[in-house]
Amino acid sequence: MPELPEVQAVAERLRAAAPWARITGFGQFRPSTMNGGVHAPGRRIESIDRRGKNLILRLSGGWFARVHLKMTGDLRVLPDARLRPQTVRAWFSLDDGRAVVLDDPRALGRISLHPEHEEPELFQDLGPEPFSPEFTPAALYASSRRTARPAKIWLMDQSTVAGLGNIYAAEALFEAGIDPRRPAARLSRRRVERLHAAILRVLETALASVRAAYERPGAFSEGEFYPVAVYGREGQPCRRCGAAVRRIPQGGRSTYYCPKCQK
DNA sequence: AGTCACCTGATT
DNA sequence: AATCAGGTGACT
Repeated sequence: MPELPEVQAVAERLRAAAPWARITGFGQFRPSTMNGGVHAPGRRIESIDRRGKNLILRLSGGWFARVHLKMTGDLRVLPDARLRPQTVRAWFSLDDGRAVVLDDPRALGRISLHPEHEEPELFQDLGPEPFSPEFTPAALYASSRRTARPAKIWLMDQSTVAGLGNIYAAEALFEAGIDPRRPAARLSRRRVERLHAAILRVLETALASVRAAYERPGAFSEGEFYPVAVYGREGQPCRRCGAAVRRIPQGGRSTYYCPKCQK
C-alpha cells in the first residue's frame, strides 16, 4: 500500500490510539524483521512521526522505533495482543492488553530501534518533505541539474523528494505533461515548476482519498483509493486525449504514461 | 542504470 | 510455470 499518503494515514490512525500504555514485550516472525526489539519493553510510545515513507515511534527514555512498511506492510493497533493474524510479522504488546503490530503478508517490512542521536544519520539520504518549506520549485530544479537520469527514475529517488513511489511519480509526471524517459537535467525551469505543483496536487489528492477510505471502510473498492490517470492502465484510453496508455520498464519496474500528453 | 535479493500471493 | 506487485539496498 504505502507511498507517502498511505504512510501518513497510518501515522494519523495510530495517533488516534493514544494514550499509550507501557510496552511490556515484543515478538517477531524472523530475526530480520526487527532489530533491537529488546530495547522496547518498559518504554512508552510518546509520539508518532513520519519521514518520507518511514514511520517513527518516539519512545520514552530517548529511543525510537523506525518502521518501514515496504510493499505490503501495515502498522496498527490490535485490541488483544494474543489474537494476531498469521501475517503479523512483528509486534509490541502493551500493558493494557493491546498490541502494535506490523501486519505484512509479504514480510518485507522492517522495524529497527535506535537511540535518538542516530536519527540524523538514519535519514541523511532523504530529500525534503514535499509539504515542507524546503521543497521549493528552485530546490527541485537544482536537483534536476545534478543527475543524468530519466525524470521518472530521478523522481522515485528518495533523495530528490521524500515519499514519492511508483504510482504517484507516474501520476505527477502525467499531470505535468512530462515524458518519464526524458532526462531530468534537460527539463526546462518552467516544466520543473509545473512538476513541483503537480507533485503537491497529486499527493494532496491521494491523502484526501486515503483518509476518506479509512473513515468510511467499504466506500472505496480496491485500487480505487486514488483517481489514477495512468498507473496500471496499460492499453486503456488516456483520460485527457484518448490515446492508449503505454507501459515501459524503467529501473526494473513498470512506468505508465500517455505518449501523446507527455513529451 | 540495470540486475538481483529480500518475501509472499495473485494473476496469466 | 512464469510474471507481476504501491520499496529499497547491495551489488555491477
